[in-house]
Amino acid sequence: MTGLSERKQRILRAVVTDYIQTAEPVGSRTISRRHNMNLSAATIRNEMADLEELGYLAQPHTSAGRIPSQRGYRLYVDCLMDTVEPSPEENEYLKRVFLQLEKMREIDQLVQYTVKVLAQMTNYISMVLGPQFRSSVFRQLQIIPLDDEQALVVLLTDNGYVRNKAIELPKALSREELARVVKCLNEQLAGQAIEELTFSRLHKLCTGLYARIDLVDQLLLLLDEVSQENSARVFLGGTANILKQPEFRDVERFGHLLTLFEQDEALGVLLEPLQRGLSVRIGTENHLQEVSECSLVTATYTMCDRPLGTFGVLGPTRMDYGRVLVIMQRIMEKINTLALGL
Amino acid sequence: MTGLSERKQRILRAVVTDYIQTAEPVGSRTISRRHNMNLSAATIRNEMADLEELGYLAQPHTSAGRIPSQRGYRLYVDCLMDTVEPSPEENEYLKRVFLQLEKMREIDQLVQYTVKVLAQMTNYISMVLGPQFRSSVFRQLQIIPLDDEQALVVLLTDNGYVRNKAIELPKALSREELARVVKCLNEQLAGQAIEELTFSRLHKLCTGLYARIDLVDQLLLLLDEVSQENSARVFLGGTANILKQPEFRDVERFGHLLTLFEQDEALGVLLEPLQRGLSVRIGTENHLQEVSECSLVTATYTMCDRPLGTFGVLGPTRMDYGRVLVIMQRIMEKINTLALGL
DNA sequence: TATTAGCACTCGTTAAGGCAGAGTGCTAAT
DNA sequence: ATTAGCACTCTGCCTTAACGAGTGCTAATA
Repeated sequence: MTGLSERKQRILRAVVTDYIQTAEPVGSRTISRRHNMNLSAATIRNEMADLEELGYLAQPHTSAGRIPSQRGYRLYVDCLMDTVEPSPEENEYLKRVFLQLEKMREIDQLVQYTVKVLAQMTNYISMVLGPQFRSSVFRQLQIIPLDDEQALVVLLTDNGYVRNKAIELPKALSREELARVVKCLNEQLAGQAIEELTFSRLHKLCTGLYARIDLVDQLLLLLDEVSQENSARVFLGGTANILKQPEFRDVERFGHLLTLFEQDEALGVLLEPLQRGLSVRIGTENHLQEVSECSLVTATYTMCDRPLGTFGVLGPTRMDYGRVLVIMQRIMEKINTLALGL
Repeated sequence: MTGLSERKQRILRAVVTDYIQTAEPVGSRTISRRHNMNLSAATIRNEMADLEELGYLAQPHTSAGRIPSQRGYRLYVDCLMDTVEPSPEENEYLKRVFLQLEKMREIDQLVQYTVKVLAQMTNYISMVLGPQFRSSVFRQLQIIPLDDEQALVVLLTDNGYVRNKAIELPKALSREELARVVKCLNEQLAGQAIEELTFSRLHKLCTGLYARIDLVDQLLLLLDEVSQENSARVFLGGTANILKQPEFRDVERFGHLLTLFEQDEALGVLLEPLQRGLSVRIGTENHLQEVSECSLVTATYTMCDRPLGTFGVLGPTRMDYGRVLVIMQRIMEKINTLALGL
């Protein structure tokens, strides 16, 4: 499976867990003492030299201890890591969180609460990608007249996302006509994927409405605009947490991260899930310069088994993977059982 | 006016402008060279010693130059500062910004764009307090049925803010009844200040609706909830900018700021305007530990002459007040002339 | 043959000392 | 009232030295 002897695996695991805890390069002596493996420091030294040659460990400089390489972390996450349980306090906290979550009626509320909880529990940076308009299905559209000239369009999708937009009303438009247009649009569009509502496609659907072409065109343009929108709605929490990590004492590196955090599109790409459920991306696996020294654990959340979005926890590659994974697992499972009001 | 001799004023101004530019304590020699005031370093030294005694300057340590004290900045901002014009490039940029602003149809869009622009132009942190629900006036309420059990309430205020909320519908409720309730509420509440919509007060207003008390109660609770809400909607931009400032090279201090930025309520209080128009709060004038080394320039923005919210620029006390003030002035004036769609 | 003790060597960290530069306050001269 | 001159102070930076942690290699051991 791993191609490594049992002993090498045990040593690699020891290095990784120690380094995760201390953030200091770990030496052979430390391992032979702390983890009672009945081997002398010298033996461990030899094994560590091998592990370095194999690319699982690295040495910041001669005569320092070893730190895990990206490849080392990867092996650790995939094969070596013990699955952990949340601590009693964490379980207590989770219980309270679940109670709160059950009370939530709206997706935005839920997402924002989750961001906060994740940041607090993990002590890393949490990020949530909210439900995206693009990947949802048209449900209903309503127009609320404000005065003779303007109206508010309310657009609802099946995943509980609501979008408001102001439009101008054509001068001579009776309430009845307006209602007729809305009704027709609702009938035509029900169940359509938002993503596919391009202007030209919409136009074909609405042949029956040429009488009110002025209004319809505005609405269709709005829908088109919305369907094109790829502004990822990303929420962040706990950005200050990462300053506690020694690897981010360096102002430079942190600055790059902060700049990244203001670019919603980039964050959207970063969080784009590869698969359903949990996944761990380590260092350069994220394909983003700014987080090449970070790891990102993501989890997808669903509603009624339809994928809605992703949440993620971002920390240094020296992140406590076991703890983060189990916490996210629990929260994801809980959220997936919820059926929100909308 | 200031109680200082003309010469002292000139010297104080020189110290402040120099320090703003260089972030280094400025010495007597520098001043007598750079600002040609035909005085020897020794004379200036004497004056500076006086200014220190008067509390306008401070010395980080013996044998260092002087830096302005909070009181020094205050005098500078109030009396000594030259009013500056935006540079040609800034004017160019502003022109483009104004064009963008004129296209905006929704307040949220406008607010978010302004945050970005302010951060970019000033190179400090920008923060905008969006229109607050509390301080607006009820305009209209609509209910959009989703299915037999649920509906979406859309609440509109006069300042263009829209709020959606899901509610549960009582089982046996015809469309006509629903429409009647909505109509009645709209009539009763039109023009009421949101802030004053307490539950008990609402109840008295709606005596005509006891027939559908179940539904009405839900709506009233919603309104009540909304009116209580003081979650300031704060938008931030340019947080990474401040890392460029030498006074925030210290990770500790920056961490405190970041933590503050995650507390929306605190930010809301911070931005709470003292008066219409521009104002400058220096250091501890902000009454917030975390920003006791920062200055905050705020400007209120209005629509149709009604105050909507505040925007602010936060930087070190060593901020370029003149430049920030003129930029905010221009942007504020522009926004105040806009009449958004809604 | 695998393991281990011993040892020389490397490198980063820390503390101490010394020097240069900037700036001050004071005094005496203008 | 202003200024030149001078002694003094403090910081920042550089150098040096000592220390400690850790390694790789070699030779001894089970």
